[in-house]
Amino acid sequence: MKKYIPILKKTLLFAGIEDNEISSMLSCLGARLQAFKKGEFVLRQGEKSEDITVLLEGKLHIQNDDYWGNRTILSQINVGDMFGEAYVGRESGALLNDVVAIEDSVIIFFNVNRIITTCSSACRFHTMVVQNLFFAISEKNRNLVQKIGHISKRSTRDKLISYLSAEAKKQKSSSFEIPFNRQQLADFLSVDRSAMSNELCKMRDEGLLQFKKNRFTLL
Amino acid sequence: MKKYIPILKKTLLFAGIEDNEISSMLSCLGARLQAFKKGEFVLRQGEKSEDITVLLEGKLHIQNDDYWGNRTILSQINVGDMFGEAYVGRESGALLNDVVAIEDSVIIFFNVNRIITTCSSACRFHTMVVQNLFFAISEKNRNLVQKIGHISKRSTRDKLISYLSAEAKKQKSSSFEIPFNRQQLADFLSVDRSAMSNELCKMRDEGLLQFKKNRFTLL
DNA sequence: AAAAATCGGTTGTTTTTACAACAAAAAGTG
DNA sequence: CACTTTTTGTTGTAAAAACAACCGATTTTT
Repeated sequence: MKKYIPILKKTLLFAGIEDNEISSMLSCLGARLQAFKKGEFVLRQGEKSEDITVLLEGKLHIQNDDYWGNRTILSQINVGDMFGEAYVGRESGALLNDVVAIEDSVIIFFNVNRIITTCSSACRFHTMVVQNLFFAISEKNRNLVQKIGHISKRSTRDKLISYLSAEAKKQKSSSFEIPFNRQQLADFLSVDRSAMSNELCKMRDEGLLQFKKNRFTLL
Repeated sequence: MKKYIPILKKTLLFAGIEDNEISSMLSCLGARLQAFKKGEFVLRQGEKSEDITVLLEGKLHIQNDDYWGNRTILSQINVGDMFGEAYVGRESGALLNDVVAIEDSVIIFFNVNRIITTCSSACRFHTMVVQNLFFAISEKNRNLVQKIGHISKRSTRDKLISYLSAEAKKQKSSSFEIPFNRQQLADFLSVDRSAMSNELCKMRDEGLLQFKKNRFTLL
């Protein structure tokens, strides 16, 4: 388990916690390692989970099959990413999605209750982990709400306006760089790339904004 | 403050906690009441917040103005709803949205750190509040991800398929009732109602599903 | 440096959606 | 029960998006 401490240290869950502290907390938190072969299911739709996990090696997909069997990939989990926080809950019914290893993977599992029930003894940093967990989820939540705000706009133009406005606010400047290329932005806003590109250029021609590569300036 | 205990008792935050326990916890959690007149800002875009809050009276809107001044209402907060969990964070920049009272309102504020740092003394139920908070956010998160899965589908038909499939899974039956009427469903999926209605009927005529009012059956 | 791959923009066509307006059915009200 | 309001389905039209195909520029690979 020791060899994974550098990875854990970089995760949101263990941010600000020293190597030796992490090491001693792993048992306190009841951590368990598990390896999965490529193609194996980590979690299956219909199961229940009480674990928060961090991916230590490999790559996972969170995917969903609809009633008629069409598959959608909801997100990709990379090394260092935390996942499962959204799946636990007091009486959260069963999982609605599958989690599948798309490469040989190693995952560390933490029981939720062990995390949020701070042990009375030792574990000076346990409270910090609770905070980290909380803030991580809080941030995810914030990003999700923000994203819904963008993609629930009816037209491509309004989606762009919503996204770019938010980015300007976040970066506190009307000129800013976005972390996406065109295709990624289109995927993020769930629109067609060429249509989006087209709309961006129209907006530029109308004098709403300027852009060069991924630097945008709102006017 | 006493008169609000029945409301607090029904919130997700204090679920399963007795009246007298809540009462004693309020001071432990550093609760503060504040009244807002209709039209007043509860939180302003650009500010920071360290509070988790519950609305005790009135009604709030979480709204957002874009760079060119167009306003969007992201959500409505009703009595008993918790909000603000998504706005706190270790270094979460400033708020990106405004929170405005659209009726005379009363809000109770809890400092996040007071909640998640369980006090060493007394407060037997403090841990339960931490769990409640955690599970509440977790569930919100889950619902948000699910919703994004639906509305990120390109066509109205695919949005419907995604939503109805998820509902069937959740209710573990291919026949189920949805908690929306047509207009609400259209708003939820952010599509036009009449277009959606049209699409639903096409799907019915193609033998994909049946429906009567808000009971749907997938075939 | 040449070749290959990626990226961003453009255009024309087809499909889909939004919108508006109306009719029918259902639910609520006096 | 008659009347009003709300909800749902239907249709035609105008607008917008998806799609496909292509080109030039830039970046990466060999």
